[in-house]
Amino acid sequence: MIFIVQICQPESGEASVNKKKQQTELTKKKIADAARALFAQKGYKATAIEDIVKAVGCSAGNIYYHFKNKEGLFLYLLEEWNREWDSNWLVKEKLYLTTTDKLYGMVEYLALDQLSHPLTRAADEFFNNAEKAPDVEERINVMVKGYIDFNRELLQKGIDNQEFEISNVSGHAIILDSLLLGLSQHCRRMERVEALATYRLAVDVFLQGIAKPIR
Amino acid sequence: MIFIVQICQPESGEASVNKKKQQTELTKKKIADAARALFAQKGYKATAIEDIVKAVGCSAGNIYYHFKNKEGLFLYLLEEWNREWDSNWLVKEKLYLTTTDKLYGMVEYLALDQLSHPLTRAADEFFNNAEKAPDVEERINVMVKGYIDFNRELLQKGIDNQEFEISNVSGHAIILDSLLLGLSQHCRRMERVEALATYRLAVDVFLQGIAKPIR
DNA sequence: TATAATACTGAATGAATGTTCAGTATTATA
DNA sequence: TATAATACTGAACATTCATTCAGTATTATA
Repeated sequence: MIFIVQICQPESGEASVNKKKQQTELTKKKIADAARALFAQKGYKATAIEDIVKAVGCSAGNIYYHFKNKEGLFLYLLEEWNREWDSNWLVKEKLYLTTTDKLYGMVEYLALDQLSHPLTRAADEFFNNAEKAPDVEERINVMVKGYIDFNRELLQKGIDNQEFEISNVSGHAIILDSLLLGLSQHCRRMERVEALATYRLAVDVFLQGIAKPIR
Repeated sequence: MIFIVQICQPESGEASVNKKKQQTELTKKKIADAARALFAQKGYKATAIEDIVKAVGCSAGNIYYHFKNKEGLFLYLLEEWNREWDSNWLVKEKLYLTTTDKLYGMVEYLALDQLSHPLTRAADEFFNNAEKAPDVEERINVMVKGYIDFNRELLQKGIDNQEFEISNVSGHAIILDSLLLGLSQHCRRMERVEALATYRLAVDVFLQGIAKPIR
């Protein structure tokens, strides 16, 4: 029996010191890319490992060799996505002077990113699914905490800047996240323009809701 | 072979003109009650028809005789729940004079109802699931529209009362629903007291966010 | 009383699908 | 070159579960 592995050869001129590491990275990336597209298109549950297998052109076992299981693969994608989002935001953030502007900038980015990345839909499906192993629950908790912390820091900057005045920063961080979370679900049924407008209106309300009492 | 059907006999003194209708109502109620409890406890997908069968003590076929399918059963529960919520709210609403107070009253009711009725969790799981038949999608759309309409009417009353001042009522209705939707997911991880406080804070923000500019 | 309509039964169906594992190929190491 | 470690294969496994349907019992109708 003949096995054809290693479809993509690494640069032949270079010494093959870490051919395996390269191959692993490449395969993981191929699996991740195909899986991301499929999860985004069909949702979490509706995407079978078999679908990914077909798209990648590798075996089912190979996926399990590189990722712990289906949940692990999805979690990997989410965490990778968050890392990218953070790093992109770090660049974008500098474009805005006030925290107020940052908030508008953030939701604009969020609105457009979320519409182009229907992965959020799969993520919501995944998050709201009842049956989850404890370690999965934990990784989700870490992610949620990350979102809240992000909001808290943003709000704190605004307070330090004296742009708005709130005592319960943590509470407001949760409220902001709730707003964005709910918005992401509603805006799924909208066109880009309408979604963007709704996000902006939400920030209008939120900002006036935490504005300093007297101007 | 012996079949034991009709475990609960109707009142024997009465004429059995509509014995069948009574039996049907009774059975539907028994199935609905068991299913509601199970969906709330285990979630939508994790609740198997077999579970409901065991809880009710009837056959699987009987469930399909009274409800179109699993989705139909769940949808029935949701719609029934909404009807009850509406009718309860109609009574509660009268306790509050201003729309502002109504809003606080509503979220209080919402917060407590949602915590005692973990059916919301199953509902979120169901709503966010990708694979849905067109007719199911339609019934969900109707429900969502109902929530938005409810908010719009509430806000409109506040405007008529001159409690707040907004031009884009529909937009704000969506934002209010988004807020409550996101809140319901976050508050699931909280104790009653904390959840209630968060809901109240959210209303604080929302109300100030739509308050008239000059006081 | 005979016939039709309704209210059930529950075993069988059938399809989907995450995961494993014994075995094979390739690359690194000594 | 021999041995170990790594990177795969893919068929088989194991389980879950919604749904159907031929048949039975009960009640309504004529």
